[in-house]
Amino acid sequence: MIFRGRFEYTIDPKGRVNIPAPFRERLQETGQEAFVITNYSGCIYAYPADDWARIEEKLSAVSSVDRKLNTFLRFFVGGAVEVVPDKQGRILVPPSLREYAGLEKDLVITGMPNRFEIWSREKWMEEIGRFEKEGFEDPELEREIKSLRI
Amino acid sequence: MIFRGRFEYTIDPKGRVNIPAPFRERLQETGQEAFVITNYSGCIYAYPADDWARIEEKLSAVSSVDRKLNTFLRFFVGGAVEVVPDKQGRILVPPSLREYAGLEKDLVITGMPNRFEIWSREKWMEEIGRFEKEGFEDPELEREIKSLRI
DNA sequence: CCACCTTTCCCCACAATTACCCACCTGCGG
DNA sequence: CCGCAGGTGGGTAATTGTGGGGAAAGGTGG
Repeated sequence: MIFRGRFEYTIDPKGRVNIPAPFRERLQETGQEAFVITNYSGCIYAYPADDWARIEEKLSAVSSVDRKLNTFLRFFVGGAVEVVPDKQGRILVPPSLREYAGLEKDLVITGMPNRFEIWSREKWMEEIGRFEKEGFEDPELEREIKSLRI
Repeated sequence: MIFRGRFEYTIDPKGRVNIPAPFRERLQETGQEAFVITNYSGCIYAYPADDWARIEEKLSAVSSVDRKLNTFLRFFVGGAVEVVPDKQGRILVPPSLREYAGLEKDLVITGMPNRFEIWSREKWMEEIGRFEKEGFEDPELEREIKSLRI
């Protein structure tokens, strides 16, 4: 499921974050009501619950004694929470995720091919700035983008 | 059974540790009430009792005279204790495990694909710090994560 | 075998957090 | 000018987490 668009909101003192109306509709179209959010890349990844379930299946295959991958799982699965938007369309972001993503006041929510992402406005500016400045000068990245054939 | 989420608690002077409410519910859904906890990777692994039973079956296959694997078993099986949450949802962590995992005050409990883990906050920070800082710079780990296709 | 000390179990009570309401404000279209 | 949809703020009740007391169980030494 693809999500499109960029939205700017605020997080309130209780840790509630509004989900863009189009994204909520998108979820309901598929008969779902829950998202799973987790931490990665300095922001919060949000997947429709069904899609997350498929990810979990893949993650379950990792051995309990695989040092490296378990370190990754601790972070990725440990960050994951299922959330259901309230009557106003907001979700409650747990303190650990709020802290990780540095969510304090102004947020940016951006659509992505199989999920959407919640950023603090500050980190968002950095991330985008990084691409605009360095992105075009990184030959390897340019090659990878080209190979997408778009 | 997958456990999701990261929770921060404290261990009290009696050695009692709160189990996250969602994890307790998860256990009850399967008609169980006990966990088995043991020591590994600098933290405490906690499995639903039924899942631990399956692990024990596999461990039973190890020969009594297999030096190397028996060394592992002494540690892994020797550390294992069955625990049942009290009315408030807490378990009592035996002194030996408390000492092994360095549990003194602040704890982090993290969900994992087939278990959850109890960490001292300090060790948790080290473990996660290692991933956040070096994780993305470790080509082998990056390759392994990519190969999960998530 | 008994007495004592320590640890564990089972309550109760309070504090903090979360879930679930309802109300308002603002911008846009009819 | 009104109605509606989308976004923000707050109150209250229920749930969850933390601390502590006292009884029961277990272990140790005389």
